[in-house]
Amino acid sequence: MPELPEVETVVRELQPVISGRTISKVESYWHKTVEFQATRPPEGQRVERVGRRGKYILIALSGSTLVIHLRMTGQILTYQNAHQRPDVSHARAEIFFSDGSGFVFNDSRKFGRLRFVDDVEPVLAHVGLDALDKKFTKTYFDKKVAASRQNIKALLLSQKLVSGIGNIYADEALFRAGINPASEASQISSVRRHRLYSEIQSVLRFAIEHMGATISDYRDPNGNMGQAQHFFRVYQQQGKPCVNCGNTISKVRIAGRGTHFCGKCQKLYVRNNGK
DNA sequence: CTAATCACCTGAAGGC
DNA sequence: TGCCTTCAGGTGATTA
Repeated sequence: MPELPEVETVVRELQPVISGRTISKVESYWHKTVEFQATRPPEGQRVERVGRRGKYILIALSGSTLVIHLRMTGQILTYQNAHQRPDVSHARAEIFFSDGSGFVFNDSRKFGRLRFVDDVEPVLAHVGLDALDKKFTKTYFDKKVAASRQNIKALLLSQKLVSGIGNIYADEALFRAGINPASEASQISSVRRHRLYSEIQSVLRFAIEHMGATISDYRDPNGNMGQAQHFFRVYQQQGKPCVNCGNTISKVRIAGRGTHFCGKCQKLYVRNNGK
């Protein structure tokens, strides 16, 4: 489910609600969901702040860090007291605070993880710069894209060059930049590389303003849906006319993922073009 | 190094 | 109604 805009929405709503609270108990309802890898037990630790890198939620505690990844269907649902605890069918874990509040981790597919660690660096070692990080510059992106022989869609999804972009926003950014997702990264013109750099950021910012996108499972910590899905131009728009040229939007499989694009206004960059 | 495939899981949707 | 297949906002391991 969640890509950068959805995770950012979760972080923004979680930060003011859980900061300053003290963990009194951690429950795991599925044996793989919670991993205790920190030296000190979480009980008695205070939430200092809530942050994010790519799709990883980082909850800094007084003596360790709780790293949460929602994967496909994970939801963090907060409540103020036991009476308001949400009634969900796939609760996999729960954090209880000493004042009676807490949050349920609901996750039908069981892919999501809550990990308590001493140091976040090993966890994030293979995660590239966040797409909205100031250090993610045009020069950096330009160099990396120009040097890669991967197809651009796979490169954006890898999380190594830049983190936070998933299947939806990869397709949307490539459409807005006019680049066919099957294009080889190094063959893309410098003008369109620059366009892709700015479209990545604007499509992510736009989605954050609309509280992320809900396709089926995504909910924010208050249980609300996102609204960004109403503005998709290619994602799940196969068979419909392109908003630019009227050509029918296609769906194919690239990098193992369903990929949506307009064959007419997204240019394909490949070696030996033509023959 | 890359690319493809599977693995992890459940539920929804479509074909018959 | 029900059975079977395919697909899904992700990523990590394994295999060519």
